Amino acid sequence: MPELPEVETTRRGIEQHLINHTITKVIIRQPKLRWPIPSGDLKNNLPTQKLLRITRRGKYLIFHCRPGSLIIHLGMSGSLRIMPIDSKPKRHDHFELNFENKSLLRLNDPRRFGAVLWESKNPLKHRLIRDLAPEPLSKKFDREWLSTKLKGRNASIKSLIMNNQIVTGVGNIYANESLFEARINPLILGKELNKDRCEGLVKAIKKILKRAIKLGGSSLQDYVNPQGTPGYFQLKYKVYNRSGLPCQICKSKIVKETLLQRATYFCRKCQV
DNA sequence: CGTAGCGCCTGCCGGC
DNA sequence: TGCCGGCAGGCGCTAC
Repeated sequence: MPELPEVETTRRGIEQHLINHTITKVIIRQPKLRWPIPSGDLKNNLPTQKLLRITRRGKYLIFHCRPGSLIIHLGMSGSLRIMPIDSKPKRHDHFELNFENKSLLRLNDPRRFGAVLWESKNPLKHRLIRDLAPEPLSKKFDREWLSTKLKGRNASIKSLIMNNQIVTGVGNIYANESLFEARINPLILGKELNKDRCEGLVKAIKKILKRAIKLGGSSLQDYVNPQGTPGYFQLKYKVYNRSGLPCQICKSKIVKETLLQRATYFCRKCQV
């Protein structure tokens, strides 16, 4: 479910409560996520360790400790919350870390497409992380990078910006929104974008992601509320989930098409 | 190599 | 009301 802005908001929401606190216990209630939770690694390494920092790479959260790093991906429906140590687990609470300061970090993930991993060496060298595109908000993600990656590509531009070796952190919602922002038809082929349009798309992606992160900042308190689900903040979408509604630029109807089994929303007039 | 399609799961919503 | 199909914000893996 969560895309980069939601993951970053989660990171910011939990870090101040956990950094420099000591893990006392690892609890695994349901090890069957996308991959089995490496119970032995976690239980042998994490208790008594201080959590040094929490970083993000793409949609992965990395919890750095001295013996290694815990890596969490939220998949389609995962969320992390801070709760008091005595709060009762609910349905789909699969994994948690307890801390010496009487708080706990709990992973809830109804669909179980998420992942909890362990990496004893450099977490950025983990096989699921090492080949990711540069961070979309960094200088390395620029027109040059995108135009090189799109060269000769016969897939639709939408599927290409959802490929995390080309752009990381952008899922279906922000792919739709970024393409609208850049006025690019999601169905055109990667190789059809010239350098100018690559630059426009890079700028649109950065703008959309930044705006969503900023918006998420106002809902940070949700991540330490013991009740309910995190209620991911919603950007006011311009095309996503708006089929049949008027385009905010030209008033013609937003259309929905299915592209590689993913809902794709766009304006036929404005996006060419 | 690049591309398309599958499948892992649960929950919810609309139609009958 | 209940059942069923379809859909949902991800993504690695496989087949071609």
